[in-house]
Amino acid sequence: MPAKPKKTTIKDIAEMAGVSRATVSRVLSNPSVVSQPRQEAVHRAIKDLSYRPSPIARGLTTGRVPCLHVLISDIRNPFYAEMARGVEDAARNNDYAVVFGNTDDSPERELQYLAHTNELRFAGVIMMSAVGKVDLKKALCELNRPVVLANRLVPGMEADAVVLNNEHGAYHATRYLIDLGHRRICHLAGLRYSSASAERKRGFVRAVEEAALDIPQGSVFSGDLRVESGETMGRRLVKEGLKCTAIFAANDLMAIGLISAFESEGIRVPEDVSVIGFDDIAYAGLPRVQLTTIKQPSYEMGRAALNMLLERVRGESSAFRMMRFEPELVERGTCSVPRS
Amino acid sequence: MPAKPKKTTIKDIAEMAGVSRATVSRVLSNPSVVSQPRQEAVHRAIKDLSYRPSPIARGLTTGRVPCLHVLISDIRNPFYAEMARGVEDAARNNDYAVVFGNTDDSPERELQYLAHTNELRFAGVIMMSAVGKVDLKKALCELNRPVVLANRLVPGMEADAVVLNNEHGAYHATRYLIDLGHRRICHLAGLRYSSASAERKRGFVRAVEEAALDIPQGSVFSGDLRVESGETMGRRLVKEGLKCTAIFAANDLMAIGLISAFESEGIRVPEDVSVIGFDDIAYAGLPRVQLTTIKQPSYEMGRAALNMLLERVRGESSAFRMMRFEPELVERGTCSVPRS
DNA sequence: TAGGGTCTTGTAATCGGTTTCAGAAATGAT
DNA sequence: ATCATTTCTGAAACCGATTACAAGACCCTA
Repeated sequence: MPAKPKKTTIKDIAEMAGVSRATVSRVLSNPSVVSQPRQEAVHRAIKDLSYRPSPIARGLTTGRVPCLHVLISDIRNPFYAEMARGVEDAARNNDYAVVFGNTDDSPERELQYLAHTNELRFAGVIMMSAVGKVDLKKALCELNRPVVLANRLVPGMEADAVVLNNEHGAYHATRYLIDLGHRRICHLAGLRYSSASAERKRGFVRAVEEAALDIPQGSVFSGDLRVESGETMGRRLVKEGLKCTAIFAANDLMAIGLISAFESEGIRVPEDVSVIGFDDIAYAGLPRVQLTTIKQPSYEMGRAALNMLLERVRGESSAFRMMRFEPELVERGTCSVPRS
Repeated sequence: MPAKPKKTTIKDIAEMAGVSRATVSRVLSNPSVVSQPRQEAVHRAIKDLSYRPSPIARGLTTGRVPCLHVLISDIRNPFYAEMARGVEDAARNNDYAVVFGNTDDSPERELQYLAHTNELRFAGVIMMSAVGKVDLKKALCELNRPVVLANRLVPGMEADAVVLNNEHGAYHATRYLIDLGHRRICHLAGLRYSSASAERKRGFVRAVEEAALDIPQGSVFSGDLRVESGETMGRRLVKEGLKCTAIFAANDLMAIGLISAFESEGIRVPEDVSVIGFDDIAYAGLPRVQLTTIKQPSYEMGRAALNMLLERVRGESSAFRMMRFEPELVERGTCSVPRS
């Protein structure tokens, strides 16, 4: 039993098949230029020695290793966990490894990760947590690697993208509240620099204006998409006398925070105030929670983003494509007709 | 503007500093053998050209790239998401990238991932989802790379490990139910081949025997740690007439599934039956859920596992260490004194 | 002063592949 | 039979580092 099992290399294959290393390499990457008999000899040797080429050695010359970088806000947000799972499943089926980075929506961290992408020669990037500050677009372009924007877009940047029709989703959500009879509606928006949050706000505004609702100053305010900021805002609203009868939160986590704050202040949902979220995370469907929300096909979007990225990585170049999924209203138990 | 920005390499540094490439390499990895003046010259050149050595090229000779493999069951389980986050934060602070793999507790998938670990020359592995079937131990040893077992152990395998005192946790949980006055208690156990699940079952049995409770056949049954299996089991229990007054579930997800099934069958928790879980995932603390459970310091355990792994990777070899965290009972709203 | 260590350093081999280039062999046209 | 193509193939350079080895410089001892 040798201390070092000595992996079999391209040299071993070349010797066994009686050809040069170059020919072995060609059989693997560009078979059409190699004659039939040699191809067969090489394949036989590969099978006999159960050879697998080293991705690292290959990466040294080609400049890319079979790893993909996926940047998300926080894996603890079930929405991202679901997308991440979609990505990983698809990647595994294609023999790619995936490296996750949690940005916490910090632009500095985004750049830090992208530097790693380059250094480690990852084959491509799925950017899910873009906060569109100035440098990001530049950094993404300078990568010289395939990029897919998912979930959020980068203003002014041409690239492959997989997104939800956020404007529609938000419009539906708001429209739903209006149809229930609500007239005074608030919106707890998301991050100022997230395209998804911006679109949702736009959808809200459109629905509200279309219905000619009187929306006083201060009816739209923003959080950071986490439970805590929902709680903070909820408490603030209560302190100020809760002048609205319904709230549309830009995501489920904040919706949950709102409900939590309301109920701890003795305000019942939906009896006293209706709350609708966005995302439809797994938690929203639990019997005790029953959060009414707008559903995104998160898992599917993750898969789609990965497949789109792989097409680029494999060099099937063409015009940039944008895939836009449609959201869906899920009626559950946190919305009802207004009280008075 | 050149099409290829041409990364600066060790050769550039060597030329600028007027030394050989070997010397540059030494300054970076083993400075003590290089004379002062040359060290300074090299460092100046590195700074001037803002040089960063290529991890891939380095990986080709050293056999390891600065990436760590982390194998979990499913990132959508908030318990794993929390650990994963702990791991990633610590890794980032040490300039390591982390590759996640979802095993779904499948032994085949475990082996498949470990093959990747080897091929891609990852520096080490954190194994969180070990299901101790025969081949795993062998595969882990043959990796010839540092391994940290986290969350679950592999029977008969000596290795660094970060685990919870599951037996204690389960004992506390069961004891808590007994102290509330429960006499007929069931246990929804986890995976047959997970050491964590086995320990929890043992803790349950110990508490029950210590209290000399009469636990009829069929009071212990197992699920797969997912919500659905909690639901299935819950429905089955109800169908069979629910002979117990309290249930200890091996994890929160199954506890939630149980509650969900019970409430949809008109059985109230905790009025009709008490339920206690394990993990204290983020969901558990939310106002509408208020699941009584046993808390694990998941994030901290993730950090600890990563730090332990890095010590090995950096070659600080020594005896294998086992870090054991203590769980903690979190009393919330799903347990009460028995009815009758 | 010859011989033996200790420090430093550069040369060259190596890691495991890809790719350029030029030559050999096979094919076709005249 | 001759020359021009086309098709295959191997030698060698290269990717960007690490490291074994040998040799030069310097110091010390006998």
